[in-house]
Amino acid sequence: MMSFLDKIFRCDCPVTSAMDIIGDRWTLVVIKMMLLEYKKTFKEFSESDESIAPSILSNRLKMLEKDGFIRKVKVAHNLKTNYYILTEKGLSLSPVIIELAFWSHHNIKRFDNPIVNVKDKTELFNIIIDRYKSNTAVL
Amino acid sequence: MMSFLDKIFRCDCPVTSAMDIIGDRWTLVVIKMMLLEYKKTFKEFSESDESIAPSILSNRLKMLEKDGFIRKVKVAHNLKTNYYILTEKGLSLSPVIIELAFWSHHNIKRFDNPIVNVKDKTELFNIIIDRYKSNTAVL
DNA sequence: ATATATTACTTTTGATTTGATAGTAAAAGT
DNA sequence: ACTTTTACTATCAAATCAAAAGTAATATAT
Repeated sequence: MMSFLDKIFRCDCPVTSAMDIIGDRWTLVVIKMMLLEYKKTFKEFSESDESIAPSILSNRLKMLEKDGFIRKVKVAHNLKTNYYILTEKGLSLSPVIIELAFWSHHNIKRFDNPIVNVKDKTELFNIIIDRYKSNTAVL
Repeated sequence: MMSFLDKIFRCDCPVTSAMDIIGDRWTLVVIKMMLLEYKKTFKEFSESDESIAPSILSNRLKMLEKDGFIRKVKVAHNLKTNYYILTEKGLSLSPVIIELAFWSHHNIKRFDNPIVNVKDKTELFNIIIDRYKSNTAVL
């Protein structure tokens, strides 16, 4: 399994290299589940509307961990459940996800989420990240 | 060939639906070539650093046209060359691409482009779109 | 006018990725 | 002790991707 530290990029272009990392059908979707829907466990990801197959989910979680976007943690008195949480690097993708959400809201389908009404985007990023952090503070 | 008007989305989520449209290794890369590098012809796309295969390029251009992101035009006195230009809908993706560029600049590889120094992003989007339009005004 | 080069593709074929289904193993609940 | 839950792994068919070669129309050079 490769992390993007040793990934061979198609070329030197930063945008293209970004697509080498997140340019597939699932990577940003899983990060979105975490960032905006506060999903944390394999089960929660599995049961989401997207119906991600367990083999794909397992693979993406491993990749995301290798690339440093997420961390896998356990809580005391529960040896079974793994909790996946976004790292600062994972959170750094929130502007991209939010721009995608805005774009989709205006071009594909309405987003029933108060975030589309916030005017100042920089402030919005902070709100979303703060919410995420308070939601995962216990972990 | 399907356009996204009749595409079946995985679920109702706007972000996921956006990934159903642009979540692959090439779609945003081709749009980036147009928006930031002013590439316009099949030949120019083919000769770019990314080394896109002609079959993939052909397929993506068709999809992008079907989905209304680009238009294919010819100029007078040249029956051979096709020029592909971004529509308003295609240009509406520029905030997403620019956020990707910023993210990559800070997390993967430096972006040798003055855009990374512009402070106000809304203003930046306008600058990029204006530049693109003046560059394609003749078409 | 003819030959060569250019542009824009399509076709073919093989490799890789995706995704549905089934199965396994350890921990937790009853 | 038995059942359920959680977190996966394994298998395999289908879809997609990608490299290479081939084709066709237009444009340019001689």
